Amino acid sequence: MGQGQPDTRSRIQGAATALFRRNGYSGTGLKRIATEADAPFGSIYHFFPGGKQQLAEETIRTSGGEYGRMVLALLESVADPVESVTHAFEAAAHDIAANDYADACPIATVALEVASTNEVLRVATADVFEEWVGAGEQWFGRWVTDPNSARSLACSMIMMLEGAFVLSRASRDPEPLRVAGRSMAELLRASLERPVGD
Amino acid sequence: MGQGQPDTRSRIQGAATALFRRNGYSGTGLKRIATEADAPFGSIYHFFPGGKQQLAEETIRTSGGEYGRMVLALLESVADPVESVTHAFEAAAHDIAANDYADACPIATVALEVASTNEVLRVATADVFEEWVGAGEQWFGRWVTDPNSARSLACSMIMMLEGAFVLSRASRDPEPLRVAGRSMAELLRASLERPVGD
DNA sequence: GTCTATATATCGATAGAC
DNA sequence: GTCTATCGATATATAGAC
Repeated sequence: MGQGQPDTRSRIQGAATALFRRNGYSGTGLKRIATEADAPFGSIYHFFPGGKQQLAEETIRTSGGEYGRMVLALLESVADPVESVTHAFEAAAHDIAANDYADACPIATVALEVASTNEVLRVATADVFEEWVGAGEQWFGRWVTDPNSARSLACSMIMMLEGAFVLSRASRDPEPLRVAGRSMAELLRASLERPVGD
Repeated sequence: MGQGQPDTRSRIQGAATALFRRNGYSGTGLKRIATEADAPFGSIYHFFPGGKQQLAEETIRTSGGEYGRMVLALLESVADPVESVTHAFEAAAHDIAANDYADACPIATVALEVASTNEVLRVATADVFEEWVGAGEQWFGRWVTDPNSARSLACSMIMMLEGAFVLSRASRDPEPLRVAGRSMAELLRASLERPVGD
């Protein structure tokens, strides 16, 4: 099954991922997902008997995992850590302008929507964020010996990225992502110059 | 009219602000707003003939302005800038835990929801963010002489705050806000020690 | 200005023919 | 496993009595 059109279940997942990412959870209807996936409406409940919530939980965990691996691969593509961080934010700035400020973080919009209203989906988003922070902590740990500093840098990088996505999408301007990249590079530089926290 | 219960229009605005903040734009129905405001449904269209969009635009601009002034007042309540930033994020960490991770940024959820779907509301959120960055730029400008640095610090502080809100709400943990505060304090310290960018 | 009733559309979800 | 018809609930929005 490696070559042809993806199967129905995959197309539904893909359409749901794209729509939740751009329009959020409440803003995305199952009918629209079926249409974009070119699948009959009933197939959604055939493959996802838990309905909208099950579909959303799967897309959060799947697309969250993929996005985390993509960012990590981007970071690992440059040897010097400070240059790597700068390059990653620069790539994000370029990408968000190229996709017309539509496709940024795959789960942030849903995360804010469901934080106070849907415990199952809230936990799914929290798990993804924790996965990202853990991966970033390991990556920074290659250069920053203090474990607390490595985790703080990872957490800050993800927060800076999420905040920059909010401002960039709202203003239709890649500049916030560039500012975020310079700030993160400076934070990392400071950590490298001062190995143990003062 | 300074003493008694707020008038109907104000109650509708207040209920809309709280609901949009917690549950987002698509997740909030006008019926629910009328109920929480203890106002008849028809009054919404009496005071906001433009319907849901007009009501949302007013709440974005009004609550966005108030929130910005609140944060600025918080920053100005402490003389030393580094201590002030630390104190502000610490206050945010305390507040978000106290309100059960429901009330964070009044416009971020809506901003992400409407960025690709509603141009009127997108512009409203962009205007508010720009207002915040401008105010922060002026505040940082009291200690950081380079204008570019002052604006970068302001933009970074808002991005860090927004990103920390996403992670704190999702994980129901105030720690991301504390990490954000320490990182921002460090960024500011670096700017103060090195007055002109390298 | 206040409030109710209703119109029209769409929501998530289900049933059942094929 | 595919697809359509439809359910009941809810959405935004409007009309009109009071």
